[in-house]
Amino acid sequence: MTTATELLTLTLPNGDTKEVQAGTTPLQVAESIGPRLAKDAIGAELDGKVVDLRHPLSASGSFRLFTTKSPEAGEFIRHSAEHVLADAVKRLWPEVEIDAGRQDHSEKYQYDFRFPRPFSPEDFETIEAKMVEILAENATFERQELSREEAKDLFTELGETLKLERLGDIPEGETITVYRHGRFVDLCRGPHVQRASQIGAIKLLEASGVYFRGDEANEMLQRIYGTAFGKAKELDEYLQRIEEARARDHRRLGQDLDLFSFNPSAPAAPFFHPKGAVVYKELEQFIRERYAAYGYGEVLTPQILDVELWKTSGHYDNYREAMFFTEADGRELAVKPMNCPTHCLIFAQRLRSYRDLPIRYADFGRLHRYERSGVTSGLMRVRSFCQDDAHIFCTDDQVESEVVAAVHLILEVYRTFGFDDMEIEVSTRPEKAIGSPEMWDRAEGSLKAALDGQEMAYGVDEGGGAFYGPKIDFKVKDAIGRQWQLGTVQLDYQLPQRFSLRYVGADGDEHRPVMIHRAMLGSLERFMGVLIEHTAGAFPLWLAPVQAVILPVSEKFKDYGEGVRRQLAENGIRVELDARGEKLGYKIREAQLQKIPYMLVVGGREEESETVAVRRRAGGDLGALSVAEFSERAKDLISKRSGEL
RNA sequence: GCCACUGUAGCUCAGCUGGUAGAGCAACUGAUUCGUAAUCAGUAGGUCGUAGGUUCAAGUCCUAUCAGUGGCUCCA
Repeated sequence: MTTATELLTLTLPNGDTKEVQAGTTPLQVAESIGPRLAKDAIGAELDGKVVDLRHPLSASGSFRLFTTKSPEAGEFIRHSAEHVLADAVKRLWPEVEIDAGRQDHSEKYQYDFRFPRPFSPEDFETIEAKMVEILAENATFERQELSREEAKDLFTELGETLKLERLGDIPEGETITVYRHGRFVDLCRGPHVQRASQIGAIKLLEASGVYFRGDEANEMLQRIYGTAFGKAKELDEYLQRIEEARARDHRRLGQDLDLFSFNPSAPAAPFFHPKGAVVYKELEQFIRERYAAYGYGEVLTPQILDVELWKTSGHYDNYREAMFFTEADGRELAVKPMNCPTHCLIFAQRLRSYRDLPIRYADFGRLHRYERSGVTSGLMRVRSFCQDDAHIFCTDDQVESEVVAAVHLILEVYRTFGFDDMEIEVSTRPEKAIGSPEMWDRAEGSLKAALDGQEMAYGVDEGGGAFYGPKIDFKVKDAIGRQWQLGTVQLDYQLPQRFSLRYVGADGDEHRPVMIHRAMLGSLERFMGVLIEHTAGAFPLWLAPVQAVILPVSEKFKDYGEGVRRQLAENGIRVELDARGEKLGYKIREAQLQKIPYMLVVGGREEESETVAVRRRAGGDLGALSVAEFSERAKDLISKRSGEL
């Protein structure tokens, strides 16, 4: 507790310091600086932690005020719009009980309601109109600290039984605060804006049924999502960004570029068309070449295996709901959802010496997992897929160097795709874990040591590991800033034990190998989805289904075009001839929409000089190049998997 | 699996409170032989996701079911 006489020192962004009495609020600080600032202030930050304008300060530190113009204002605005949403719904339907809003207000807000029927699109309009009305009332947001008893009485009186439950979730000793604007009051830790008018533009986005506290066993509530900004212009920009993401949607591009399709005959299992298959196979080939460099042996294993194997591996007990089963000769069989057990069988197939280790098996086998119908999505979450999956069997001593090599390999692969911005996370021992704490400590130690040795920055997800071992996850950021988890390196002490794997050590005794699960792109299907959205369908040259298209200016130059086509095709370039009797502009437009890297225009001038006029997808005309020169340059770029001419 | 929404021509979509389907693009045919993002004209194309039901009458209303979308939950 601070005494009223205690002085705090606030360091302002410009370096000045300001002495204030403990218990002073940021709003009072703003007022002491100037009336204009006090009016525009929306929130504050003390030592990097966001504080509400009305929250009494109790510590010194670096201090900043946010105004309606600060980029940070959005958090305050959306959090407050959330209360306005709840207020609007309560005003329209007083019998509704409110639950709670959202933690993260970086983009959206949401509120859950107990309401006997779902909200309809018409309700949205009504609610939005009511929210606008509330904003116009321009009520001030007020913060109030209550004792637990007072809070209990308040929400009992209001008939908010869900709120009473939420109140029970707050640990003893924590300050309980409520925020009011007008007649609406909500249990909330803030922070909020000063006045409703600081919320400039609101929009409701979507509705959903959700379980109370996220537990499937609980009753279902109705959730409404929305977003809000200080200015209408910012809202428009946000909606435009959503539009941009929609234009990149891999499902749409998959259709437009004729890459893949889905069919109800096999829900959530993609059919790759010839063009999509080119990309898929190129990805596979790329990975395969890396395997050669890093000492992996590629294996091929069966698709359908006796259920006994899955009992041995533990998948039957832990993973059965996600597996497909069949039956033959009176035996129960399972379609493989993972490659690891089959690799254990190959390892165990003969007596292994420590001299054989590490052994690295890579597998592009097809996997099938039953994903619940509501969770599948395009290529991102499918039921039939393949991973760039490998399992490394090694000794305890080799773990660290194997992890280092795997990390190297992963980074090398990402660099090829231009994924430079990435996040690495180490997940440690979860509550439900097998194996001794010492073993876990050692395993986690070697993962961290491997990353430290490479001077890689990483975060730690305490308790986020799998029950059988700790792991490293790799997340990359795509062109529009979204994060995707792709690669993983996981240590596994469980499976070698279950399959009684062993090797003969230098000491002549039998030892248990360690198994490392490792994926780089993750599932090829999903990676392709990510790549399509990252590149907006404009694949790098080496992956482009059609790398160049020859466009005769008129049908008169069809024969010359065909000659060029053959010459390039002979050189291994994926090339097409567009011999249709259309005008050049039309064919260019079409090639451009198909995102073909090079358009080779051929007409009289080119035929004369045995050249092609090169137009790039990315814009810019390269002028006339001889067929041989274009061919050489393209081949070179393709083989280096680099950018474009 | 749960909540909401969607399903009409190859694609994108229109079709008001029920009165037996329409546009643009694509396809096909013909004309045009063309120089860097859409040449013109014509033709053909749909048991309105599927199955029931209500009705004199269903793309439109009801029920079931399949698939998809956005969320929730799940993702050893």
